[in-house]
Parts: sequence; C-alpha cells; structure tokens
Amino acid sequence: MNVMNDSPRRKELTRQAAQLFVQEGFDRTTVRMLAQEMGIKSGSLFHHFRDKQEILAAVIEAGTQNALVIARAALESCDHTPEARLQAMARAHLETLLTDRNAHVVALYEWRRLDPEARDHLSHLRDAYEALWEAVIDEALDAGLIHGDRFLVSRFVMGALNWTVRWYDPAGSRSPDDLAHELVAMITRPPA
Amino acid sequence: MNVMNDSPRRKELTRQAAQLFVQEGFDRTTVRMLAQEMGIKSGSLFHHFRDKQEILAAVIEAGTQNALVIARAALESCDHTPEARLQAMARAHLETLLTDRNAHVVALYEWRRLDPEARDHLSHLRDAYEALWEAVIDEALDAGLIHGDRFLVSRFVMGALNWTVRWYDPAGSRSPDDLAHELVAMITRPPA
DNA sequence: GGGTCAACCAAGCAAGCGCTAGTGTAAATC
DNA sequence: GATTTACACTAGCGCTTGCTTGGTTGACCC
Repeated sequence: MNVMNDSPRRKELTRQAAQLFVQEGFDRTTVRMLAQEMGIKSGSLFHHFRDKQEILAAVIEAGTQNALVIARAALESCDHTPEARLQAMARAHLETLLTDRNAHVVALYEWRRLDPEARDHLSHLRDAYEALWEAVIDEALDAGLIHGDRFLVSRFVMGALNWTVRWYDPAGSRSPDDLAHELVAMITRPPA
Repeated sequence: MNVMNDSPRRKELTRQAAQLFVQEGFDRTTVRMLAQEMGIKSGSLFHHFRDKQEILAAVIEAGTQNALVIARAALESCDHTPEARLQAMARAHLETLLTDRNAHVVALYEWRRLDPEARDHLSHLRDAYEALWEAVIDEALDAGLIHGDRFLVSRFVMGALNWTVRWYDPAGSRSPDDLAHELVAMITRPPA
C-alpha cells in the first residue's frame, strides 16, 4: 500500500474521482465505478488509497488548497483599497469554479461524509480560507463601504457565492469578473 | 399497497423520514432505519410508499408546499411597499426553516436523488415559489430600491437565504425578523 | 357474523457493496 | 545479477441493500 503520498498518479486519480463524486454523489459512487473511470480494476484502487473515505478527503483537500492559493494570489496582486480587495476575493472565488469546479462541489456537498479525523484536518484549511474573507469584509466595514452585522454580512456573502455552483455556467456570457463586480455593487453603498 | 394518498399516517411517516434524511443523508438512510424510526418493520413501509424514492418525493413536496403557503400568506398580510414585500418574503423564508427545517434541508441537498418523473413534478412547485421571489425583486428594482442585473440579484439573494440552513440556529438570539431586516438593509440603498 | 380493508409482520431473495488475500511483472535500486 | 518497489491483476468473503412474498390482526360495516 502506498497511502498519503503526493504522486502525480494519485493526483490524476483524485481528479477523476472528483468528477464521479459530482455526477453520482459520494455514496452512489462505488469503488468499481471509480476503478473503471481510472482504467484499473477495483482491487488496484486500494494501492493508492487506504479506503474510499481517503479518496474523498484527497478530493476535498485538493480543492481547498487550490482555492486558498488563488485567493492569496488575488489579494497580493490587487489594489489595497477595501473595494478592490473585496472584488478580488469574489473574482478569485468564482475563478476556482472555472479551474476546479468538481472539487469544490464535492467539498460543499459531501463534507458530511468525511470521517471525524479527516474533517478535523480539513476544517483547518477551510477556516484559513474563510478567515481571508472575514478580514476583507472587516476592512470594508471599517471603511464604511458596507454596513451591518459583521457575522451576518459575511454569512450572506459566503452564501451568495457558494450558491453560484448551482447555477453559474462558465461557458455562458458572464465572466467571473462580471459576477464579482455585480455582487460587490449590490452590497456596497456609494460613498456619500 | 396504498400509494399516493394523503392519509395522516403517511404524513407522520413522511415527517419522521425527513428527520432521518437530514441526519444521515438519503443514500445512507436505509429502509430498515426508516422503519425502526417509524416503529414498524421494514416490509410494512412498502404498504405506505411504493419505494424509497417516493418517500423522498413526499418529504420534498411537503416542504415546498409549506414554503409556498407561508410566503403567500406573508405577501397578503404585509404593506404593499416594495421594501415591506421584500422583507416579508425574507422573513417568511426563514420562518419556514423554523417550522419545517428538515423538509427544506432535504429539498436543498437531496434534490439530485429524485428520479426524473418526481423531479419534473416537483420542479413546478419550486418554480412557483421562485416566481414569487422574482416578482418581489422586480418591484424593488423598478422602484429603484435595489440596483443591478435582475437575474444575478435574484440568484445572489436566493443563495444568501438558502445558505442560512447551514448556519442559522433557531434557538439562538437572532430572530427571522432580525435576519430579514439585515439582509434587506444590505442589498437596498436608502432613497436619494 | 361474514366481508372488507388498512396496517402490519416474519422471512427471505437477488444484487451489490467495500475491501482483502495472494500473485504477477516491469522498472528502479543496490 | 539480486533485491526491492510500484502498480496492476484475479478471485471472492462477509455483509447490507431495496424490495417482495404470503399471511395475520383488529377495527369497522351492513
């Protein structure tokens, strides 16, 4: 067995698993389906992953890492005004849906299927991502760009954004930049 | 067999099923678990429902009907200003989470598990509910209370609201009225 | 007091599940 | 040249799944 490494082979298998988990859901996806998609037999799958749970954890970890990297890069390369930072975070969030949609859908919908240890490990990653958001929202509140309860505003914004995986069509006419702009315009008030 | 009726017994069984579906997810909930929760044997379950799918459909139908009734009542009893109507809809949405949380969580998270016929039937109900929202948002846009793209604004609002099932605690200190007020304040601009 | 009917039960079937054991083999490492 | 490692295979165990079958119970009805 060869668990918990970062081989390119494992990365590719993880990517294919994410696709199936989105299509069928974690519980409906059998190890035989996964193996077929990967072009191997079901027994061989357990050379790369300890068990089915570990495949799910690998998918979610990859997706969250990706989101963190993109968000941090966006914050570093944008203007330092609260509005620009807000918009950069929103655009980054939507761009992760373009580059790595499957993993994010799995992270949102199959989180409950993680066993406690995996959930504990991955929740740290997720918290790091949400902390980026809350910092940016705090700045916008302090600057008077948005108003209201800190807790509620950040939940509403995260809700609006996370919900996009349900309806956003990357092949459509709206770019992540359009959506980010519209969202920020909706919640900010022009300085009086 | 006794399918597709509206007996009180079936209503109660549906309510109990919703609870289990939320706790475990549809796929993880076995007919034996459902039967035990209902205080009957697993075979007896199929006297009330044709199959497991039909239980899911019954749960979602009950929840959506409930949301429709509450939303319509809220719209009829509130002031006819765009702002009051917006707020009434938001409060109604959150109140359904208080009165019938389980069914709504199931409707949001297990929709994909419905077979095509059930999905077709239930999507009409859901569309009716969303149409209420879009009408209210249209009025607010026309009145200049909110600004932006009609399609995007309604998706963002629905996202923020639907996401509340992930974090809203009915036993906490915030009432549905508080949340509705805060949400409306966030997206509206004071008339210039 | 025979008939009806919803509601239930005991038992079990066929299919499918995650996962393991044991083996083969080509490439890498010593 | 010998040994190890990575990756794949076949075969199948032990168990659970959704659902069916055939039969029983008790309340109600004319």
